[in-house]
Amino acid sequence: MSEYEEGMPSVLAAAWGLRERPGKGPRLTLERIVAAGVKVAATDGLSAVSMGRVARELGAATMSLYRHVTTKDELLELMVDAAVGQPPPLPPGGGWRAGLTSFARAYLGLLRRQPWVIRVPLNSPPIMPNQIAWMDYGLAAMGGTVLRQDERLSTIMIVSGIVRSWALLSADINAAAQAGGVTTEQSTFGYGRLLKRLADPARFPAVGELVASGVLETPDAAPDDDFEFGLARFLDGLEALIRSRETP
Amino acid sequence: MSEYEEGMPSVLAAAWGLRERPGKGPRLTLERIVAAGVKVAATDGLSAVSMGRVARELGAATMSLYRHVTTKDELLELMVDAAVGQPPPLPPGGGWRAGLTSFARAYLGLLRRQPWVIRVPLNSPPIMPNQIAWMDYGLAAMGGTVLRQDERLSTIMIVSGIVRSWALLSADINAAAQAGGVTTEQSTFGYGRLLKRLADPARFPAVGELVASGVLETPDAAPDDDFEFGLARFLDGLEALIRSRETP
DNA sequence: ACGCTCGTGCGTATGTTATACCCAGAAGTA
DNA sequence: TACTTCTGGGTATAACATACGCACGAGCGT
Repeated sequence: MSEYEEGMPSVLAAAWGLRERPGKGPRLTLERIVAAGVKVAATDGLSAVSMGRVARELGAATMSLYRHVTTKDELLELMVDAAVGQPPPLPPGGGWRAGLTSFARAYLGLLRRQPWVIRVPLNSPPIMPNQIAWMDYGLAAMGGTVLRQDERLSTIMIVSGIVRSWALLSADINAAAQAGGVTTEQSTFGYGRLLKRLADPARFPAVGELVASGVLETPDAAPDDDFEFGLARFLDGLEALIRSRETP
Repeated sequence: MSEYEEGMPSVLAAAWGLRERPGKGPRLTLERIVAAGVKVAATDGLSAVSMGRVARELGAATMSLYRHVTTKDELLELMVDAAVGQPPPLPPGGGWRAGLTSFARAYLGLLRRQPWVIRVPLNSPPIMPNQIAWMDYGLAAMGGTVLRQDERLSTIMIVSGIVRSWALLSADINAAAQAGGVTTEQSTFGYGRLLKRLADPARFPAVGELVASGVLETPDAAPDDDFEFGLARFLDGLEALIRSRETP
């Protein structure tokens, strides 16, 4: 342990590669453990990820994992970082809006492909390397704009919040669909019907109107329509701010 | 239940002793169980909520809870709904923007006061009565606008997503602060310092710029500045859309 | 060659958890 | 009175995270 790691949570040291073991190639490596965890989560869901299960995946004993990882939570954080991976390159030549849009879509796609990621309970601000790489992606998209740094930071948080909440919602719907053995559309319809049955229009007039409008029974014209709508509105607002600063 | 209690907030019925039926009614009620769960979560955090602990709180046996609740997850969902409670009344006379803003602020305040709520892993679309009530609140704020129903729904989801992600982030920061025995500001500074130490500016230029700008060491002028910024941008965009439809 | 230490994996043991299953008394009903 | 139903409880099980100490092998200094 060098002085650099002093007081640093061990997850970080592990993730940022500050814990390289000089050994040649033991059977059990941090990378292999994390990869096994990701595999279990991808195939059987986050709830299937237990230390025992991950160890079995590697043909190792449960307790052996603790040589490389101090707690299960640490393993989970490392798994998330591994699953998140490197962000794609910024689309060249596009303005800030194109950049933020592809940031959002890429992030959403990632969470779609690995739905277990959003289920991992996080209890610290983002600090893992690949999370920072994504943050850099988003911030870089705003390079050259008149936005202040704190505004850029806020923007990143808002956009990823929008992405995360949408990803969570659609993951919930998909999970419910899978659990019921129906398609996603059927599940959405089912939600609408349930709402119609439960939400008394007298007590919830606005919800009643929503249900009566039938939008819950109408599939989106394009997938992620709602997400795109929200994102576009936010970016519109940001654009207005930028323009108002550029032409006072 | 006599007719006197009809429509009366259950808090009042309980507080005025209208529900005291000593010796008669069962000791264990769904309401009492849920309330005990909320109490445990509020005092000792979500992780302290176990069936055993909640039962102990009531002087009952662990398994007795299962007469009223089929799984722990169900209890958690009920706890969330109870903690969420009824939304405040819509500010009268305000436009849609004032309505959505107070929706967002009220929701944020709620999640601030009961930080455990956002930690509860949800795996189904919102369907509990109080969640629907909040949804109605948000939708009602947009009553009379030119927005389509699906756009209103999308708006609600976006706004609550913004609120939730901001609440989660600040809860994380506060939790980290409390764990380290420092103030929230110190914790934020610590985050900035950690970022500065870990994120190589060569590898993450935009993050480097951010760190160099010092915003992470500068406390917000007002609390929730970043949140308000994001919300305002989104609402600006929505306003632009509404205006463009009203004056074609 | 010989101990010594350290790195690495393992097995056992403990405490916590959710929850299945069955028993006992009480209360209402035929 | 007999019977069923309702409510609470106790016991048992299985999964889980993880503390702790043992065992084995590699390098290293003597």
